[in-house]
Amino acid sequence: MRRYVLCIEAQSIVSSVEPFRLVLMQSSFLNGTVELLLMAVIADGPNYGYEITQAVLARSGGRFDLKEGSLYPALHRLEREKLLESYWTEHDGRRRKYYKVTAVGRKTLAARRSEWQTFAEGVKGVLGLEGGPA
Amino acid sequence: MRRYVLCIEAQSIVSSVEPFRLVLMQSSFLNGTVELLLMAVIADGPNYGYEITQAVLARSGGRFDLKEGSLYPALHRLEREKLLESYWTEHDGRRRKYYKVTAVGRKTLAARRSEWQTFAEGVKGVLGLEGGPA
DNA sequence: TTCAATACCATGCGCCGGTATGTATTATGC
DNA sequence: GCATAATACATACCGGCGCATGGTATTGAA
Repeated sequence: MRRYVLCIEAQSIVSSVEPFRLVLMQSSFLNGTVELLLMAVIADGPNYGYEITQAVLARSGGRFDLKEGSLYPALHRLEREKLLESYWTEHDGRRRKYYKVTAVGRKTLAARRSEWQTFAEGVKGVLGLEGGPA
Repeated sequence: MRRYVLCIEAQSIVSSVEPFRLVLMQSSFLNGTVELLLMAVIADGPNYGYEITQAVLARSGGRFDLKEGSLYPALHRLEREKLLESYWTEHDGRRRKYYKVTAVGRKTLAARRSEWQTFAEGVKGVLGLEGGPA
């Protein structure tokens, strides 16, 4: 069974109604791109888990609401692969684990970024949209 | 371990060298899009497995070289979901299974197409590229 | 005092694309 | 004439990864 989630594009909505989910988005599209999104956000400055999800949410126009079950394993993978480094801080009694992009990570990010563009062009080409392969 | 494949953008290359593979593409990007690509191709006219892969290959600018292990299960899934219908034909002694898009399939395709565009905009937004969310 | 938000983590499920393999026919190359 | 490639279908297994779930702990608002 395929799962869909609905987006409510309003910041003022009461929080009892699920805010900010993918806009009728087939969530499986995200597969393989989550790490790219995380790297892109962290590359703009060291950041920690919760704030990263907020940044992804904002920068995607409210489209991507990463769950902890996607976020933390992905961060751990990236750290294991030496693309990210982490350090702990204390802030108002709350411990935070900040991540930053390593030198290798930065190169990898640049590569993946262009890979994604190539991929997106390929899809556009098959779909017959503007911006496909020449 | 992440897998990468290399593209050789030449049709004249001898077939002993693997021709036409994804251009340094992280194959996991394809997750969730294969069915969309198949639907898009078949929507332009009934088509059969082998030819569909050739069409996807051509329309993607040589980027997507679907393997049988991806293609046929996907076609079977789509047929099970009533988005595709199939019929057998015989041509030069070779049996072919043609697929065509059902009425429901056409609606689903339209929806998924716009979902993909929304998704792509989201990614662009996070990556800080042109064409992201307003 | 109860709930939401903040902040981290681990585990297990299920989907789905890739590899590998099998079968069969036709076309090509040596 | 025989091997190989291309055409054409199919399935079994593996592995990656997003997500649901559940756990711990602190702060602040209702």
